[in-house]
Amino acid sequence: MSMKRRLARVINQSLHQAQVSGSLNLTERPTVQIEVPKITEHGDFATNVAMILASRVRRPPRQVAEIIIQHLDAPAGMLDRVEIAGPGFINFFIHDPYWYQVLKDIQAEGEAYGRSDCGQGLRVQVEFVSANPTGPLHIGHGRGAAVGDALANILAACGYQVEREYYINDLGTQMRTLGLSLYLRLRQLQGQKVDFPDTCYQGDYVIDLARQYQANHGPVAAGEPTEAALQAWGEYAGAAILAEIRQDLDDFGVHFDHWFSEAQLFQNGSLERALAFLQDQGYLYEAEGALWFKATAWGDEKDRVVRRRNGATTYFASDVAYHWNKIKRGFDQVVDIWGADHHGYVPRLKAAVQALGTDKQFLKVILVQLVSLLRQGQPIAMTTRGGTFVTLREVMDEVGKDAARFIFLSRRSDAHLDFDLDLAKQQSTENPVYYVQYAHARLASVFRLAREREIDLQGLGEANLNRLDLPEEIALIKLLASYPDVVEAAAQSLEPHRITYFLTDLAAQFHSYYYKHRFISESEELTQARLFLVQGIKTVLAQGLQLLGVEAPESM
RNA sequence: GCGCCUGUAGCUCAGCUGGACAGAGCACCGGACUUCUAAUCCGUAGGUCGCAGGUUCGAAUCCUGCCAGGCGCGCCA
Repeated sequence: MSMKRRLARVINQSLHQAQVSGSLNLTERPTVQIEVPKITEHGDFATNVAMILASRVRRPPRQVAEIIIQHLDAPAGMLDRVEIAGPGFINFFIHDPYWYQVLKDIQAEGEAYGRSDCGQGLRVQVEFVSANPTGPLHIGHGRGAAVGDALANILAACGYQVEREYYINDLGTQMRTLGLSLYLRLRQLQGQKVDFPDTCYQGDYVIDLARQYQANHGPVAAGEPTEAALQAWGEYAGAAILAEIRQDLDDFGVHFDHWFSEAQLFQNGSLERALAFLQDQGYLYEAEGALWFKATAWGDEKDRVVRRRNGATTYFASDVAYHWNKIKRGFDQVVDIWGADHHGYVPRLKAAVQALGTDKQFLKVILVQLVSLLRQGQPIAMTTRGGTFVTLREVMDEVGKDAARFIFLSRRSDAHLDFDLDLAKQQSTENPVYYVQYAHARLASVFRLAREREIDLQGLGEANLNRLDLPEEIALIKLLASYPDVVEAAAQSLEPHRITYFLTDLAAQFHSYYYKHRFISESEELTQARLFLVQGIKTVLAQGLQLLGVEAPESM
């Protein structure tokens, strides 16, 4: 349990005691908020609970604080002192030696340090990437992949049952268009002059596919292709592209539990059943020859068509059926990760899941903003239509999986991201991924030397930890202590970038400490104590990097 | 026209779901390797938190209105 959670427990008990003894007349207990003050003079932790309570019990905040302090019953040795400050903050100073407990926790828990059960086994599905199989993954998909995968890792670390899913849009006009694109490229390969319209997929990968197709199946017949033939070419190309996508994601370290096919929704009739369900509930109506969903009933700005005048269902109808399927699979929570250009789609889908009988909170949508690719500080123009986009594969090849993932996770999802290819390749100060990895590699190196010197690493827990009395040592231990809270906060807010920032901070404090002090020294006692501390740092660095899907190298 | 996101140091961005004098990294300038990896470290400087109101004991954070940039607004997917 983190120090913060321990303290929260103590404060809650105090409130309970004050309530029982009649010192505070409370009908209900507030949730205790504990924060780490920016200024060390304000203690290790502070709570504003007295100020929150003041108005409810109609007493001055400082007086309420006084009562809470009187009822505190902390474990022996935990609290150095407690102060009332400012308008009514209660500041807690943890006794320095009590922090050492954290290092023992890390040793005992190892890789599991930072994990918790706050998710209580709730089933969460994270659906991400879900790129249409009409072209290779580009850099924007890469960001979605990094965010989704890290988020899934973080949720799993917090005790959620997590499933990763990729939704394949393998139906509709786009697959036909893909088939047509392939067909036209085949004709061109065979030396015929045919127009290649703007509406077709322009990328060179279609030409590559055409070559492969021709090699395997020979030339195509001349003349107007049938609809069935176009569909078949579309399926052929789609399957080939999807295989590429899977390979790219695999190499990017992203592995899905399920690949969900949109076509399946048609084949097994669940799309029609979903519409029938909404119909029964009275949420559909006919107008202008089409079938509409009453999205406005849940706050969307207009109602949405689910079946067109020509009888074909819309993409939205598929998504309704897909999310009905998610509901029926029994997830407690569903997280969809989309490109921010789809944000206008959120209200209608939120409306749909409510119409399907769930709470608004059931579906959470994370919008990932666009990535601007830079080279030497200059933006690279990218258009999917024109086929001049930079693929995830190219980025991986050029800067490596680790640098790419780390950079994708170095911003809030809803903020635009500038991705400078040259910077990402640079093995220097400016590149944050190496900064963190280097800290880990340095530590690995320290332990290699320790083993060479035959220092007993098994018994580090028995070291005299009182030797860790430097301010930077205490500060490092406090930072390690906050790690479980950071992971939990990242899970709760669905913000993986918090881990990135934590790791950068930890690496910075470590590098500074490393430069100033030697860990392996003449004093056996001091060596043991310091190695125990830095072993904790190494464990947490490795664990945090693992959540991000970035390697923790033993040497660099 | 309507909606969503963004606006914090010269640049790129954090800011712990409302807390107590606004943080970091680059860049600039000046320093540190015979000792566990210099892909590192140390130091100086730099801000009307877009603007104006409001709520609150307390606002970068919440509300309203403006301004600027990005993205959407199809019986496309």
